[in-house]
Amino acid sequence: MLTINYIKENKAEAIERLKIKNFDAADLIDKAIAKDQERKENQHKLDDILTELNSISKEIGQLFKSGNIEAANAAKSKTSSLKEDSKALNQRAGEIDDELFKILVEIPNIPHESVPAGKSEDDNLEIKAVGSKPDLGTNNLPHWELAKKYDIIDFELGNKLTGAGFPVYKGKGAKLQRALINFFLDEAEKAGFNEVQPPVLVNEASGFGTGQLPDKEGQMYHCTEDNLYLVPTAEVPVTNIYRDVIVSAKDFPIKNTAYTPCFRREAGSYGKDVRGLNRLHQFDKVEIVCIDHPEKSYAMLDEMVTYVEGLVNKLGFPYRILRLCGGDVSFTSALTFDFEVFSAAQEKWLEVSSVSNFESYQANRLKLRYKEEGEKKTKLAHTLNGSALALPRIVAALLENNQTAEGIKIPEVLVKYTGFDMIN
RNA sequence: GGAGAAUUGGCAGAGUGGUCGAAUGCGGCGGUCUUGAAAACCGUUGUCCUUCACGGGACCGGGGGUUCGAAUCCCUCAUUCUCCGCCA
Repeated sequence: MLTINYIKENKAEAIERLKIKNFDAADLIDKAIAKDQERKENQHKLDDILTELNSISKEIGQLFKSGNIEAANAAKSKTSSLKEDSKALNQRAGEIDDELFKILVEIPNIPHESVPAGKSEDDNLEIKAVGSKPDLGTNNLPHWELAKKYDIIDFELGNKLTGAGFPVYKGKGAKLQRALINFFLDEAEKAGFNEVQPPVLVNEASGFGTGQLPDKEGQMYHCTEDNLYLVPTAEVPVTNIYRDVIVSAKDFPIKNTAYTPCFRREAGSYGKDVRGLNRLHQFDKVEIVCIDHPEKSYAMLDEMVTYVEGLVNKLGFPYRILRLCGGDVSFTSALTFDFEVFSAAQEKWLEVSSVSNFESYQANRLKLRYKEEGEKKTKLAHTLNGSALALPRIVAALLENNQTAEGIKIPEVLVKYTGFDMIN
């Protein structure tokens, strides 16, 4: 969420720039500023009463010590109304904090100045397109049929074991998953990312820290017995490592990577979008998560985009990079680049990565701060993350684009991980 | 799952109802001394809210309570350790 100080100091600018996200913030911003004013006034009153209470208490202590019981008891009687007032003001302070928080979390992140205007994904700006769409001839098959033909991914079996959206990878299909995960992790390590293996269940505080809670509660699987959530992305546990942490500026950049399975309820999805591997409830992903100095975060974003581009290139897919428009960039992001690969049999662009700079929006909620060498004041750090990469759509494109009469060709870079160069 | 003990500043560790935001040691930072370093000595060393400032307020695992007053007493939750049980 945005900080109240930013909102107060940049009210007009905030309202103006949020229009790019097709969001009218004027009303919420006024409410937030008024609420903050109320907070201050309440706090002042409370502090005054506490000051008085504290000094009376000290007095009473002195009086008891010097044996002046009568005077002490007289002083006691003065405190009861003060106590009542402080209790009421204290309770009100809690309420006001909650109310202010509720307002602030409804205001999206300010988009970066390079975010183009637009209503929907149709208005995203293609900034780069590389490679040509393969010509598969007439007998090509979509990936779900290839998966069946070579018996490498079993959707029906997943239906039996769990339900729709939980496929079973078999034989060379399973090995391909493992190969991709290892390939992505090895590449990330080479690029200077530190590998972590976080839990895939997180508590409420973590869901809160990265903003999945409370608004996106319905998108996560919830274990009610223990009140834990299955992670929708490694972003959640890996970013929360730094919740309530003050890092030293000299430790920037902080670059982590993690493989986790990801779990998404995808409530409301339907139809051809979810066919085959296009959208699953459980899927594998390697994520990169960075924390950097505010002045360096956009250079880091470029570095991450370049890194992801390298991955897609090595796998040999035709791809394009989109700069998301105001209507498509997420609530919490300031600037996002999407990577799409062309899946030739479906004749569809599939999103395989989304790389974003959240600036201090997540950090504010996480209380993730940094301290400049020799300085006393803490400031909010910037957080960034990106998929590098999500497996299912990579597999979909790989199967479709690399199909031949003899079988499916494994990209060169993966062969040492799979141990075979053809699925047949 | 059962029984017991614990949780204090970057770390170690005092403090069991009243100038305790917290002794002391280590570590960190600054200084004196030194050609330089070490040692020694001196100073400094948490976070947040508020104020132009002086100052005021909150925080001793989280939350709640008792009291004029809580790190200290009570309740509750979490975590850690020890013993027993179960177990990949």
